[in-house]
Amino acid sequence: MLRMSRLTDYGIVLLTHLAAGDPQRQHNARELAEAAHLPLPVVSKILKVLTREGFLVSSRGVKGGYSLARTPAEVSVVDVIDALEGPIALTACGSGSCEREASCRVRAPWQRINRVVRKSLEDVRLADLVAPPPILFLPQQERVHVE
Amino acid sequence: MLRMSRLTDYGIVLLTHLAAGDPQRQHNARELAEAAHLPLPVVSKILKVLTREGFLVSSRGVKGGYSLARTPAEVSVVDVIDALEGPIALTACGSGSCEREASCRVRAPWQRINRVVRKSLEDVRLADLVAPPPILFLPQQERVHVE
DNA sequence: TATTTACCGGACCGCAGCGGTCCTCTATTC
DNA sequence: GAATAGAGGACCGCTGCGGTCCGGTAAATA
Repeated sequence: MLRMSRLTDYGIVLLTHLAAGDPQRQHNARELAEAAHLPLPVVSKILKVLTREGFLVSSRGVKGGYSLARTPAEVSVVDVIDALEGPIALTACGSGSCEREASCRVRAPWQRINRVVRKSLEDVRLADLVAPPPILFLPQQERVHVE
Repeated sequence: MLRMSRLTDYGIVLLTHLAAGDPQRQHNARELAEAAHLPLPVVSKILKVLTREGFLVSSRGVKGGYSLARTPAEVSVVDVIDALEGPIALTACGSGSCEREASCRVRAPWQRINRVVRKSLEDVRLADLVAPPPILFLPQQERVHVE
């Protein structure tokens, strides 16, 4: 259905991994790459972005590595997606001036869709992703509905 | 944030247009293309897909054209997205056998995200998009910037 | 029956952008 | 100062998306 770049996908995977054990602990790129079964350069690239965007704190040097900047409960997946995917909304509509004035009756609808999706994802935190808590019983979804 | 192909975007636009006036009425490709300010071949292509997928009924010949196959209230945007975008989930994860077994602790989380988004969009019907309902009190400026 | 209009199906294509690699520089530890 | 690990950015092949075009068929009109 909707699409998301593979990099973003990986980003979530990595963050989930970071959040899984002791959130304080440092993990270096190599370790994470192995854990995720992904090529090191790719992982490295993503970690750099996540650091720049404030999700991770990094330390250089021999015992360097990455650790979460915030607690898993504080991090919403929307933020992660925004950071890795760029602030591109579902439709490019809005990036600058839109010429197709007439057709932009649909702009409002799109905003609405965007908001619905956004809102529903805001409620999903990193902490929700780490545990395999059989959600089946917690009706998480009820939080999400069209306003 | 999340992405959607431009074709899908156009598709929603076109359907919205179809749903706007008298849902019974027939519109031909040329007319819709002009209304949406989009090139005819593109519009034509999308309409064909939407027809094949059962959202529209078409009639050929001189007075031919397209009209909605269902009422705007019956059509969920998820369905439209699925049809135009393909059933590709947020992550390719799940399409067949996944080798990265170890890293697939994250599969469940992703499924969850997918479900949340999906569910939230299921509630948004075509009918919700045609009307400029409550929310739009803001001046044109706020329109975009979903940031 | 001829002509015109409009949809149908599919082939085709340029090109942006994505995933992925590599290399140099800087910081930290021991 | 030697080894390790992150920072930053250049580079690049290739897929797939947006877009175009064309030959075919069905309906309407006269």
